[in-house]
Amino acid sequence: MAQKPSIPKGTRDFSPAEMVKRNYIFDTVKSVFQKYGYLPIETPAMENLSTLLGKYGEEGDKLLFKILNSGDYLKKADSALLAEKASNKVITQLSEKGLRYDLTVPFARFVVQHQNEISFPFKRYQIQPVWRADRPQKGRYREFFQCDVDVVGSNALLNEVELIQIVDDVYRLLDINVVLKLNNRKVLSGIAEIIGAADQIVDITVAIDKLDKIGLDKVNEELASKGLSQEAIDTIQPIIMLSGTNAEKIVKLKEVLSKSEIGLKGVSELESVLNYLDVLKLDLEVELDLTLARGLNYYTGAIFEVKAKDVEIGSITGGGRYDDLTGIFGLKDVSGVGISFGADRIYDVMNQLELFPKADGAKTRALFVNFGGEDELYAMKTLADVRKAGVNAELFPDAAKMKKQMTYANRKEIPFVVLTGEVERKSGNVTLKNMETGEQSQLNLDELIKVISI
RNA sequence: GUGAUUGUAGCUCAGUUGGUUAGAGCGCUGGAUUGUGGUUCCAGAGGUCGCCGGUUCGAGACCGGUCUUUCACCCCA
Repeated sequence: MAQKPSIPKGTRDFSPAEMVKRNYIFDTVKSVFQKYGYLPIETPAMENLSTLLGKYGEEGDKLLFKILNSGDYLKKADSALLAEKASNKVITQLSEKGLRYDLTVPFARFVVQHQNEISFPFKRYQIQPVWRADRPQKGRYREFFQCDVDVVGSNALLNEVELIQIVDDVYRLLDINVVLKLNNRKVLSGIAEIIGAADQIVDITVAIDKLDKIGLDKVNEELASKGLSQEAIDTIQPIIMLSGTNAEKIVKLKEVLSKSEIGLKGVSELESVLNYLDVLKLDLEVELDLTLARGLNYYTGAIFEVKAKDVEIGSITGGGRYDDLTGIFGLKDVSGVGISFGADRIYDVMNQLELFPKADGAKTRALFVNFGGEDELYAMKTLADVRKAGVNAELFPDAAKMKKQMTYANRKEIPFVVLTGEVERKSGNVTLKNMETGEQSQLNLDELIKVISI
């Protein structure tokens, strides 16, 4: 027991059955991305630590997996820092690489590095694992896949709209009921501005974001504890408690934010996006939600988040506009907007709701029983013809007992078993057994292919 | 990072106030049935009770530590 091998906390193995389901999600997402003109890229699992550090806030830095330098890494470290065990200061001397934390920052790095080969607007998607040194819990893993779509080099709000269309398409294809929550960082900045607390925008959004969980009183308490005056708190009450249709919310926001230039800009952006969406008549429910703040520091415009309606789990998709992400890497004035589908959470949702399609082309349709010798050769030849006809089929590798071979077929849920023994070989036919009904029949090759094809 | 929680056979779990050789169901292997699975019957294999240490005549059970599981907070996909 003790010697049983294991895998690191928060990581998982995926069985063949699970991979078939996961690939269904990846294939669906990919097909939608490509339909909108996005093309794939990949970046390395590890990045230079300097690329990653400082991009996700102080919390994010702690959650980065750092990779120890090769060789005698302790020798190069400052002995004074080592002695005082100053982990934070010493780490950059011990590690210069880290596992990627998301796909957006590596993408920004990619854009800057390859700026001369890229023509803008640049639309790419990226489906790869990311790693976070979080404590695992429900719907939270240390290694998980993100499916990112981003477009950079265009300020047009049409891009925001297109991403929402993609969300609509993906979740319609996957048959998951979702609600897309929409907000705009400029609106949040405007709110901070009108109450004269522009530098506390983060505190305010974090507090407002908790409305669902802790309730209005606690939010107000938290705002007060962050140093907001009672007057300021009173001013933003109507905003925190905003209700009605999206259009009604827009009207109210315009009133409240009438003295904030940036706030009005945000409202107008939201309005434009919603107007576009009206034309498209999506299935997707889009809800203007000011409590949606998102912690990531780099969003500057639209913010999206998608939640599954029928399962209690964190957001399954999230994203937004970031005006200056590439600026950190030295390329100014390239605005981008993107979203990320959380494949693992989508998997959990679909699994719980049993939304995965049953029939599957990936499975074996027929097992050829191996009788050895001449019969084995006859089976191989027939099998090759069946495969040429496009049917997934396999031959049991050993001339094992029939019972064992039948059990194998049964366990693998293979619907047909083909018997090609001495009798069949001499007649040039095969015996086909339907594993569900138990019926058997004598068929020639063409008839066989016809019956076992999907 | 904070606070809880879990760990006994491949899997799901029993195991009394500490007491002799740690159990069940399912699964697995073999046989009944040497060219027929899924049903039935019979037999069998399989455990250093997560790990390290402590208390005790005696620990799966009690204590400490550690790892692991799950969950909440934080944050997020």
